Amino acid sequence: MAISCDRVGQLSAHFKRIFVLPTIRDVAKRANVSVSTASRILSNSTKEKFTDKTRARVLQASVELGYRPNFAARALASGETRIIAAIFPRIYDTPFTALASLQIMSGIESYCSDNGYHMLISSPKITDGILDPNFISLLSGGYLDGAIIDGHFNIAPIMEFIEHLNLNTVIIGHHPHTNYLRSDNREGGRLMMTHLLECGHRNIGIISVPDIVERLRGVQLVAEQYDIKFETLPNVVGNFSEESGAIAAEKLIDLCPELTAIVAFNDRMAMGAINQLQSMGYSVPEQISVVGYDDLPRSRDFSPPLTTVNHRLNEWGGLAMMMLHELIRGEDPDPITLKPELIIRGSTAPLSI
Amino acid sequence: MAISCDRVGQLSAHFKRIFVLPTIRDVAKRANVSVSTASRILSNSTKEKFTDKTRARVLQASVELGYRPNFAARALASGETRIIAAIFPRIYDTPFTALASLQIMSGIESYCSDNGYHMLISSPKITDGILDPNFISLLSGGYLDGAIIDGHFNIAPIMEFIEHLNLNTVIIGHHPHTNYLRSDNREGGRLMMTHLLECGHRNIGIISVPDIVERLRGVQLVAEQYDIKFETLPNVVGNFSEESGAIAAEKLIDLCPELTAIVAFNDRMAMGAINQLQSMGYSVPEQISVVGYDDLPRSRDFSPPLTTVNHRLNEWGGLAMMMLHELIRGEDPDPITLKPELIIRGSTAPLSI
DNA sequence: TAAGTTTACGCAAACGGTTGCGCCCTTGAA
DNA sequence: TTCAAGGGCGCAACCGTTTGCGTAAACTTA
Repeated sequence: MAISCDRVGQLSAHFKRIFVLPTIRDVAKRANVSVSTASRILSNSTKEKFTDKTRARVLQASVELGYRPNFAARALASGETRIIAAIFPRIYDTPFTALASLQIMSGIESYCSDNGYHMLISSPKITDGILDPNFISLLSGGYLDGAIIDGHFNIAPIMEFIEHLNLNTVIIGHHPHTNYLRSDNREGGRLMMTHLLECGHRNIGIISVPDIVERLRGVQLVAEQYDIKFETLPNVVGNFSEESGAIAAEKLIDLCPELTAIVAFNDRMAMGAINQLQSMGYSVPEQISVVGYDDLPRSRDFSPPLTTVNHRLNEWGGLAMMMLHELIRGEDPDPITLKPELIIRGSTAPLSI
Repeated sequence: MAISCDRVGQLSAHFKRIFVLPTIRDVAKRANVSVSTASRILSNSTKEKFTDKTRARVLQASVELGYRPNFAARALASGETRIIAAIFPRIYDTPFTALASLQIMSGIESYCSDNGYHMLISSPKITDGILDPNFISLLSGGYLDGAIIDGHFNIAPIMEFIEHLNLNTVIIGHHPHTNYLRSDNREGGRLMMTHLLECGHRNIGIISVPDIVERLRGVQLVAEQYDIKFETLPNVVGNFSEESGAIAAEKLIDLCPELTAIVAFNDRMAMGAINQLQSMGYSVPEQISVVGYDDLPRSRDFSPPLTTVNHRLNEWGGLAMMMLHELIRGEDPDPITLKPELIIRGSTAPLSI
């Protein structure tokens, strides 16, 4: 690797750098052109007009010196960092255990890596509506070309802050913001409930969560279509975790012993519920049907395989990042609403009389 | 939010910014001090000596204007970005499905967020030993204060590149590099094998993986201690996934029908193996004991609960980042080797007879 | 051949911070 | 009263790019 560099300059802050990296000035000098020419050839490769000879000289010099553009300098001068942030507010626990978040991350990462972006992950704590300072400095430091926010929880404090910021933003989930990608949760709720009702179930318990109101609304609408008073259905609020699903299942049985089916608002709670039911001696789906939501990879191999709603989680990240990319390029993408799909497996069955 | 700014300057590249953010020059002007004074007060808050009055004036001006230091400028001038990269080479699949990687990320994120760092996640593809260009520019762009590399796979191409780079680096796993954090895999292998042998098992199958040789070595050493010819033990190589565990289990039974125990090199393969065994009519642990490795959160709730080795995965990320932090500060941290621990649960039992 | 038009490139001003160094003023001791 | 010490602050260079604009040379056209 080349170390040639004609200017060493003030090393004070950089003294740790043993190898002084070549700058664009070194490249320009070696190619006998000006810095601006070198810059234009090295970055706007096609647009600008230069002799093939000049172009070749610069390119060669760059290779010989092992030149790598300095990111910070480029960011400062151009205002572009090619870094985006994926923001997963830390509400109940670290997002790194929630497989839904992970699928989103994976999609974002993949798009980024294919399009020359880098993904920074931030998981800010929000305590009493106050954002942590590290997070604030990240967002307002001009560091980011854009941000994707997982808006499945209450992100009001974040949004309020971001609106002052003129930062390209895509929200995943429901939020009164022009750039969003979401799944039709009401339709999802409808699918779950319709399936159970069509199976003949009428005593149906609900394990819901506080933040996803539309899914509940879907359940309600279908129930009323079947002339069931929604308020009479036992409804226990969980917190997305398996544990809470288990606890909720026990409560539901307690509230309504003649229960024959459970609607769980995610797969994790559904699995917790099923485990709990089984350990209480109930068999699933023979005695009690359970339907989940998310279609996690695990759900297929669960015992019994989970009937669930697939809302194409694996596509969210990529699509959101694609939207953000359009936004950054100054385009005006349409919001996206994905339709969920019911996946019928082994955890639900027709009501046996 | 304050928009006051006395210098608008060349907006060409920045024209998208509707709100022009205040710079340190604006703060200095409003506080009636020089830019250098403002800078020193705003960043090196304690070290430099200033009158309380001056300090207060600057701080107040900064608040009134809503000043946020520009990250790129700071990075360019100081050489520090406070961004580190967590690198998870993409070998078999995206790292976002491997819970082990996730626990590491989570630990890193947590330490970063507590110490004013930001975590960038990169998952470079390595095809035929060639790194992708986006990854190269990330590493060599001077944008990173350091990197943590998941070294559980073959990271030779990455390391070769990094060594030219003078980038602070911590490796998680085994690699001939001075700054590493690893788990004592040989000891872990010993623990698994010893447990099964002490349970009386002698016909033991192995589901191993290509990259973790020390764990296999541990198994071998214990076997030989018990006068078992290691080469006679059936050994199928998996790829970390549940599927591969299932396939391997079937092969093992095929190779050695009188098998009574299986050593699986991670929990996912162990679970795959158990599911497969059960669906083949074997009961675990009554007929066949299975021991895993990793102690994933799921493993406790698996049926049967997995006997496994806990190598404190949840601490790796935090510890690695702590090492990296010391490195960045110019200190010289000692490498860390963690001792694993056997967790006996329900998937193993004494040999019945 | 003079005047206008391109082409191919260079000059220098940003971008927004950090930091080495030097100057002035106050203070305390001789 | 004088001088050295040091506290408090400002000057200006510098970090490595990008980019608006200017200009000389080459190429048209009349």
